[in-house]
Amino acid sequence: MSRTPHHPTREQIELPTVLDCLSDPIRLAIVYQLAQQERVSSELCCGDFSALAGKSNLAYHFAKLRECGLMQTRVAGTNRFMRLRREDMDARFPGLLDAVINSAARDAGRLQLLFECETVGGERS
Amino acid sequence: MSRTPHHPTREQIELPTVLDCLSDPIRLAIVYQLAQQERVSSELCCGDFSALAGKSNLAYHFAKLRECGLMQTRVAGTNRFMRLRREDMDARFPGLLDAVINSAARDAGRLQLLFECETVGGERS
DNA sequence: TCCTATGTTCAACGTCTATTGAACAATCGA
DNA sequence: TCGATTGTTCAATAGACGTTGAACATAGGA
Repeated sequence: MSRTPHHPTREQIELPTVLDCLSDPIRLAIVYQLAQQERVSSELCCGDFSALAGKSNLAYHFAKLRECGLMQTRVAGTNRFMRLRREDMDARFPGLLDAVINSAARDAGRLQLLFECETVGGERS
Repeated sequence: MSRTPHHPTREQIELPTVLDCLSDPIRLAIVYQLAQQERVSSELCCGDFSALAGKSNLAYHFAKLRECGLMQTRVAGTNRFMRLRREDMDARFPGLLDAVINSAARDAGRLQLLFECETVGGERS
């Protein structure tokens, strides 16, 4: 659990892989929440997404999101904080991430993107 | 082969389904070519994509693209002409289609989007 | 009318994907 | 040091996906 997981370089990021990653409802919700945190210059760790799926299932989706280049993981103690690779995404696919996130926000009702209750308190240690 | 295939209404179009459709390289190439034709106010029929895959495989991908709401099929004789549902896409997911197409154009080298030779001649009957 | 061209539908197949629970590794606090 | 917490890895499963070829349906031309 100590080594920093593998991330692709900016140039290795592929469009079909990214779109495939975003096409899963759970991963879309993760990306959406990370985008919200990004606006507050904050980070989220794995446990913050426990409302979306089980632990091992989440780890699976996190790995997918890392491998496709959408997000980055920073190890800190037993926690792993994650954030979007915003600059890399905007450089490779200008406007794509914002279009997806805005579209998701408009459809927040049908997509299960919401677990606001867990992030407003700011119970980060 | 006569009945017009099913298309979802604008409101029935779902973001994850659209992203999933765009994540397949063959479907991405189809959408890219349709976007190029759109600029010339022209249409393409199934056979124009024969460089991408076999007939039945293409029919499978066309069905996916129709069912997710990305494109529309118009039956004319033995041909079926298709075009992007641009207005519906822009209404539901503003900027998304353009971001994807522009990103695909930038990566035209790694994605196999190109079969220019078949469309420049304008051998439409 | 018959033959051809255009696409779709069907069945079959191998592969990939998402999900689950159990086991494991690493860190923090008492 | 010991137990609790956090998150990953592994094996197994069920289902979905992409691909293929054969069969089918429809329309156009000789």
